[in-house]
Amino acid sequence: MAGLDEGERELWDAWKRSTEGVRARINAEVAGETGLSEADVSVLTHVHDGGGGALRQHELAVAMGWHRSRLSHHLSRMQERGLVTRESVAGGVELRTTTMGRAALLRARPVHAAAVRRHLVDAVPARDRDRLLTLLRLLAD
Amino acid sequence: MAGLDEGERELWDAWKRSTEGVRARINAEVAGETGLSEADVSVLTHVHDGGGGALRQHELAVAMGWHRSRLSHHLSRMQERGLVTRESVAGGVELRTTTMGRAALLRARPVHAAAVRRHLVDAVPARDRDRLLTLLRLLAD
DNA sequence: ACCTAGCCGTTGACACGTCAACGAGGCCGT
DNA sequence: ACGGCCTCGTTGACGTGTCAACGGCTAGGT
Repeated sequence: MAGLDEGERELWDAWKRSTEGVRARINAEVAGETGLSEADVSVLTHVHDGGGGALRQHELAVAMGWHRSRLSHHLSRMQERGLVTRESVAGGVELRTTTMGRAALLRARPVHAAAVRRHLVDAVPARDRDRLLTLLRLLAD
Repeated sequence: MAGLDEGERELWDAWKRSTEGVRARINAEVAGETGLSEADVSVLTHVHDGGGGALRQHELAVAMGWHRSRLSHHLSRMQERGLVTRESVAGGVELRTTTMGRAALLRARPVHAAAVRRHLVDAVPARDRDRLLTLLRLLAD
């Protein structure tokens, strides 16, 4: 078959628009008010909340579903800005947040939560949330 | 409130994983087999199928929900590769596909359709598709 | 005619993501 | 000890996305 039929095209279109839109809106809101990207917040949260203050880079990559090189690049930028430290230990690299990183995270958390609520959670009717969650998990594989 | 509660976090997590995953899988499949990105296919489809062969850049930006500069950058790269032409006319720029662009699109269409089906459409149970479409349109605003 | 305002598109700087190549260690079989 | 292999991480090149600043053009008001 050559192309998508009408129903398939509609779903694909709505998928692209909503995923791009939600991502862009949340990112713009968080970045504008805190100077951290959504990815920064996610990384800081994992490193800070997990592993008793330290976290292996590999663990973080798995937890976030990121490729090694993506995480490496991102951590380099965050390290440059003084948000995290990297210390190489036996069999890996151990991550810690800096004082500055923790301060930034504390400032960012409420902004991030508000943005996620406004642009995702509250935009979905309460009685559809479970079903949506199930479908999203299916799609995540 | 400081952070997201459990249910909110789950939804946000599943949203991020599924949107990133689906996008990445479809893109990798299309790019690997055709040399075009998903965005390339989308642009070529709009320009080729719409407007009788020519399309104003602004129209395309609106149709795709893209910002001007994003489209401008992307079209520069596509023009560089010989996929489209730009001709400035009164009050805008008119886009056309090149012979090469049309050939690439014809090759890519079935691959793109198959990827979208495999990674999105067919991964959603048939009886949930309408509800998902409705929710996605809500989120797209 | 002039000025202002708005729309359309481009550009440059920079953040982000992906891929493929590389390198450092650890581990295992011989 | 050696060689091969795997895992973990880095790097460079390149494509992509965003933001802010700019230039050209058009339309309206005076």
